[in-house]
Amino acid sequence: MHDIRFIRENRDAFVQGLRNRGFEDAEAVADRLVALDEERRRAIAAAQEAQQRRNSLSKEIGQAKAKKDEARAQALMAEVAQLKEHAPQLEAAEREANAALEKALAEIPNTPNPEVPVGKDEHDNVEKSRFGNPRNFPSPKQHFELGEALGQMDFETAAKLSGSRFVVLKGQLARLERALGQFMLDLHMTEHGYTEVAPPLLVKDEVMFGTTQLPKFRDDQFAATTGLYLDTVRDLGRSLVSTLQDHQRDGNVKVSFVDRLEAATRGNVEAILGQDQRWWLIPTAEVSLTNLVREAITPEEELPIRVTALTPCFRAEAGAAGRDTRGMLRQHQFVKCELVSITTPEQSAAEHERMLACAEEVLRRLDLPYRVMTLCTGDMGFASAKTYDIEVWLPGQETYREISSCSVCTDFQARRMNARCRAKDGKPRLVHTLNGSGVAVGRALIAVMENYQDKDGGVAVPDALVPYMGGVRKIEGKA
RNA sequence: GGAGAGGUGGCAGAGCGGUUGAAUGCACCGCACUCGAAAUGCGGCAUACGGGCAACCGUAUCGGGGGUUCGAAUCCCCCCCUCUCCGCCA
Repeated sequence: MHDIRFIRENRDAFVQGLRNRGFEDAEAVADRLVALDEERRRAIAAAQEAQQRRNSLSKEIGQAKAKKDEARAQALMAEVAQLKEHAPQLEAAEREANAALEKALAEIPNTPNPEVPVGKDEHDNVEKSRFGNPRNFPSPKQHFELGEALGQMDFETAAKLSGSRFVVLKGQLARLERALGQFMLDLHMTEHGYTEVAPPLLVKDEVMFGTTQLPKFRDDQFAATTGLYLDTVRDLGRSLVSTLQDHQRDGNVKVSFVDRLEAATRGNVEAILGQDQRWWLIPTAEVSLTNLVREAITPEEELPIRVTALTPCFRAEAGAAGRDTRGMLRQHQFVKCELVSITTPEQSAAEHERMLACAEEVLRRLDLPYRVMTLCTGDMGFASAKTYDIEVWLPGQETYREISSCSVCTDFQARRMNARCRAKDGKPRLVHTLNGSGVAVGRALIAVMENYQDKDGGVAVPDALVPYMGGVRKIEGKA
């Protein structure tokens, strides 16, 4: 979230940032925010002025009473009573003006750092570096062809259990996925200085707001509830529909009927709503890890904080209908090793490069060819000020595909979380947050399978993973 | 889920209707003393927002929300969290 004061005082920079992001109406957006802010400050001033008068009068009443001057006390009390008539409106106006600005601000993405290449979409991303050379395979297979032939990757059974975009891994492939995850976690923990964390996978609304999954990307998220609310609403909806149909058949539909039914059931629904609980399933461990420092002031000598977690991630993939439907590339559930750093504003740029190097190291040790892209302004995520994507070579698709994304979010998430730091003798200030995949395990599995496939449909185990595979060096094909 | 106790500044801990943003101690920062350090003494030390060129002024904040009152950290109601005991469950 942006600082409205920054927008007010650096309007041109803000507008340019939004333009680079692809906002054609950047000027209008800024105008609107500034207007909302002015309205808000007007409302605050009005409410505070009234409050000030009330406070000083009350103090005088206290003094009058102490002096036993009852007449004066009564007179003052009458004056306060008058004042208080307008207080509720003033307070409501202040609340509404605040909420309106917050809401508008919450939907504005972070502005890109100056050095980020300006561009429209992924075609304008700039290659930063490259590792390895794509090997030539006479007839490269895609991972799902390999996996299904091995009898260890089962989309059909997964569909029976959970629907599309799920998979059942078995045998050596299940073990390979586990091996990849362990390998990454161990690498970051023992060699890169990250602290391993086992975080909650279910989190509250405000946590999702903090890392910007909410409110704008609600449709991409899964929620878990105790189910009471959903069941009740479903039952209520069904009974409404069926009773309405009865009445329609009898030709005596009246709107008032719906009102009466609603009134009769509302009490129940509200009672159950009160008992119901809802959490969000994390779409990435970035959510849990970054929020570790929310609503806290961290001493600056403890920064940077580096944490890593290996967790399942859950994504509704609402906007991806029809994309990457075959195979494991885009699943509702996948495992990812995540890196998160919390830094001072001065540290974040260097930390970003360091984080990228940590993620790259995973692919280097697995000897997987990849390239690093600096995302252009138009292709970056909502909270990011600068993003590097690592794209791994997939022989089966004959293309590079994203396997990691490392972003600096400057203070954009910190402001939403109220995550601050303080030097020993300094004032509190917002931290900077960074997150990166180190790396996506599901996609790493794909990459290993496709890059290490042999002509018999088997898959060699990368050297780095052999210890994690109990010494197994090859997943044997059946051909 | 049931019963009880409790949530106050960076920490510990008072206050339980009226100059209380909040005693006191610790921690922290400055100064003095010292060759230096410790100890001691003196002073300073919350955050956010609004107004002001500034000095500074104002408003809010004692887990969260609502209420009573001229006035709430203090009284009432609801919720959340922590701890202890019991129950249930991996």
